[in-house]
Amino acid sequence: MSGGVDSSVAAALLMKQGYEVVGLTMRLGLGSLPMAELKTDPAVDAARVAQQLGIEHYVVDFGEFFHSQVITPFCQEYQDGRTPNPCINCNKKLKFGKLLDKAQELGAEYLATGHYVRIAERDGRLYIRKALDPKKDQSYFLFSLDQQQLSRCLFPLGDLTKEQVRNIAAELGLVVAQKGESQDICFIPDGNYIEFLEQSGISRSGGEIIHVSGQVLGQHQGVHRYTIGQRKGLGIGWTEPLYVIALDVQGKKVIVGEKEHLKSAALEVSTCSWSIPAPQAAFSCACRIRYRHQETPARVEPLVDGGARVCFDQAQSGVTPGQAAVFYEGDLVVGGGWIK
RNA sequence: UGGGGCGUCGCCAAGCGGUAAGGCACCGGAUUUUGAUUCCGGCAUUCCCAGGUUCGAAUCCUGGCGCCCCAG
Repeated sequence: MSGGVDSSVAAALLMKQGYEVVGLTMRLGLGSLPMAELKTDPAVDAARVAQQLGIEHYVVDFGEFFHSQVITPFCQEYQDGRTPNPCINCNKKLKFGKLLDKAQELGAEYLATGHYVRIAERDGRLYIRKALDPKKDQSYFLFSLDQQQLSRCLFPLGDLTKEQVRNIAAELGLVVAQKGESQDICFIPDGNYIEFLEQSGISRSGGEIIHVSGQVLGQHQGVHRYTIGQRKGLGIGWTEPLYVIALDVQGKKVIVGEKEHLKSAALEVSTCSWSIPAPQAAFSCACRIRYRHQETPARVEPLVDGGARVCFDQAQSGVTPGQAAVFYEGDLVVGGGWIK
């Protein structure tokens, strides 16, 4: 229970369905980090909801683990000129890793969350299935869960819309019914990545902003301030909008160009996760290259190193190293990997 | 100081006597369990400066100033 509307309603729904429910909240104990500045402690809200529902409630502190497994790698990725997606790691390692272990330790059979996804079974295997409400679907964030993890998950909100969830919260009179949507990365609530990264000790060294044609257009304050596809913040007046096309960490260069330069016909991913039996041959599916990307037809060719090569039927804009490419067959997540 | 061209928002740029388009950048907002993208809104009472003509000028005239090109 995060203290938000979704997990609160998830708990309530499970009770209604006859489950014996225990509340569990992760504190990420971020110390001096911005989480401490949040006006309301999520654990406090969660506790209030648990009290309303009349269930036991536990709070666990995973601060150090979160730091080492999520925040540190996040910073390192930026340092390496990539653009990480920490939420996927957090799901894999914290929520459906350490938190799931804790749940089991407390005697729970399942761990339920407020994610908008469903679980499906096909040919004896479990799959993450898209939420009924496409606007809220969060299947992308859960592609890396394995069979073991999936077998212990419950997602009570997968068949509901956000509006329905809010209505339920209101009907039950939950204290968090009116809470706004969470947004941005939880450990950077003000959304200021640059400041966060630089305070976390990322080395900041400036360099040139270069057009794909080779022309030097300006200077930047550090490659970590940019991500592929970014338009805002370049500060360059040009005949048309310019986007970040590539980052050269070694040369400390930010390469920019027009929108058409952002297109890629193919990409490679590493360390794939599969819900289907690990494929031995190329297959067709739909691929999403970032959250909220309209999945697009692609051909996936598994590689011997555990990665895969993905060729799009139509070139895609803004393929970004560090993001996940997730493969779908209809509503089902069949696998995914990290874009190289 | 021979000839030619040009000076309009931070950048590019329309306007050619009737009372400052547009694009980029920037700022604000919307959207969003990642970063982007996208969308909406804002953004020159003023056109290098000084005079003049005119009911009225960024647009015409005069003189400065500053660039650029070709000649030498």
